[in-house]
Amino acid sequence: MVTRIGPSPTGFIHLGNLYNALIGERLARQSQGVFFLRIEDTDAKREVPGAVEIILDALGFFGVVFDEGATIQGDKGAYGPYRQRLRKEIYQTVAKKLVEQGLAYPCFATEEELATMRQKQIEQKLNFGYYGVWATYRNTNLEEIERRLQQGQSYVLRFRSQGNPEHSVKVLDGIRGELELQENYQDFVLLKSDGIPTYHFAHVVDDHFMRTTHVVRGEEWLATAPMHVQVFDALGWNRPIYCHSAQLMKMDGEIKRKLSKRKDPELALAYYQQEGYVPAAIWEYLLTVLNSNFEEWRLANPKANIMDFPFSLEKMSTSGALFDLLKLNDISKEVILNMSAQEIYTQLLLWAKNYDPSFAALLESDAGYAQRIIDVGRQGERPRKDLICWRQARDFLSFYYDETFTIEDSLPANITDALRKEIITKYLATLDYNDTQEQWFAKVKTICQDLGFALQAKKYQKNPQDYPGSIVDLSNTIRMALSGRLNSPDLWQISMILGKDRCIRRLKQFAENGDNFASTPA
RNA sequence: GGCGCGUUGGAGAAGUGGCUUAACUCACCAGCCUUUCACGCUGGCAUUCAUGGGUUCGAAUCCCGUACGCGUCACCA
Repeated sequence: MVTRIGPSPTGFIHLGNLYNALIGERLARQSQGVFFLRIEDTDAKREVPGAVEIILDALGFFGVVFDEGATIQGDKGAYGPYRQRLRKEIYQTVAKKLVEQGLAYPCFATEEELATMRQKQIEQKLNFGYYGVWATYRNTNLEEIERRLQQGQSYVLRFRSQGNPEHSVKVLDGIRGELELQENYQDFVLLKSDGIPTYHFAHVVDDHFMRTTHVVRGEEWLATAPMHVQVFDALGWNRPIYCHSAQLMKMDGEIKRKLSKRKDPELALAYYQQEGYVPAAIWEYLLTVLNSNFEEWRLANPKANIMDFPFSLEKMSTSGALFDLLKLNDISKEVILNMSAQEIYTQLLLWAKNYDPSFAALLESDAGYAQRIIDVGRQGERPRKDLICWRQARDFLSFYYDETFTIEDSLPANITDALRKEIITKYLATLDYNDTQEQWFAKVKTICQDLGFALQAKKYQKNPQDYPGSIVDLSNTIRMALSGRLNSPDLWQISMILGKDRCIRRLKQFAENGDNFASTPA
């Protein structure tokens, strides 16, 4: 199979592009075929400088590899050029052939004329468009055409459709099966007045000459597919197999709608780069949406490479799926759990260098320490799954560094200032860094009893008036001192990692200042 | 308005005529585990497959109508 993606250089590339890229990529790889990148830059108005770099950068970040196509250094592959504007002559040659066959003709209608026509059609409740009696230039004779050309009148080249709206055309779709669509009867534009083709024409010409076998695109193209097959047929070319994918949707208040470039900036691929999502997690999530049997496969093959999953068009859904960030997060946790501390460190550092240089500096100042804090609680039978993406990881790990350590939460009301000081004083008195975790916790329990705290949280919950607090309050006081929060990984483990001096400093500091602790200790 | 695609729980979905008293995953809820939070475990969460008819001994699965959602109807892709 030969597949491709054809993004437009608008400076914006989003999840939907990646979604279709993934389909094309899998299809090509699994069949030992070819997957290429074509830049669809036929609309100069929407083009943004540097947009091709943005596309390449984002796709590269997600590990999408092309066999052929546009690259920063220029085109790669024997079927180029892979940028449509560079293919102008090719389109014009084909267009000329269509004109010779009487299947295309110049149209001199101005924008105003077309607007007026549309207005009339609305008033008369007719179908919109350029067809039938409305196709005013369809039968212009040669002399007239020549006269207008000589006057330098601007024109577009239109397809002379032989279609009938009463008829239907069968289109083979790799995802949806055989579709019966209304035949195209519109004389749509092939070449715009600047001689550049519209998508409709460029798609047909390019995918023919670039020997594309499967055209993977969003379902918004379903409605225009009859136009495309008409041109393929007119030219006597083989039609590709269309694969119209269901679109990723989003809830916008009460309504469900497709992802939109303008309204959903958070769905730009750049968003995932900024948040620091692991590319593999995005692929994995997309695959769960694309092929619902993927999750089952993943469960059966937890360590297998994603590329070994047998992707199939038949398993694809035909209705649009809502994008679910919660599920992505869940998958991300799992993916990061399966990475080594070394790998996490490398990717986290790379992210931080781009998005948080000061954090990057901290990570780099002691790579061994960084990897140890990353690995806290990740061993054993029930490893922690704390990390979702690098931005969140940065916040999660911040307390391990004095430079970013802050008191974020507050102690419950039953732990008064006096109690806090007493707890920490007693704790400091017994603290011994040579203890094992068991010895350490036994001491904590002793303090608990000394202070009359409940050893079991439940007892305290049932009869709060009988105790000043429970062991939970006691541990959390220490936890607050060390991590600045009420929630953290195992206390003794973080104590070991933070080291004796730093812990004692933070404990004293917290005993003294409590929640008012504002900045880092010296 | 025309044309087209779609409609199984809060989300993604499995299921294509009897094995379905509708898998599985996420979310949510309850409980267990537990020094916190996570993790993990157990259980709960659609008597019903948008809706009305029809075909059939039997339908989420086949047919027709209706409703709703989405897409499209540019010299944008």
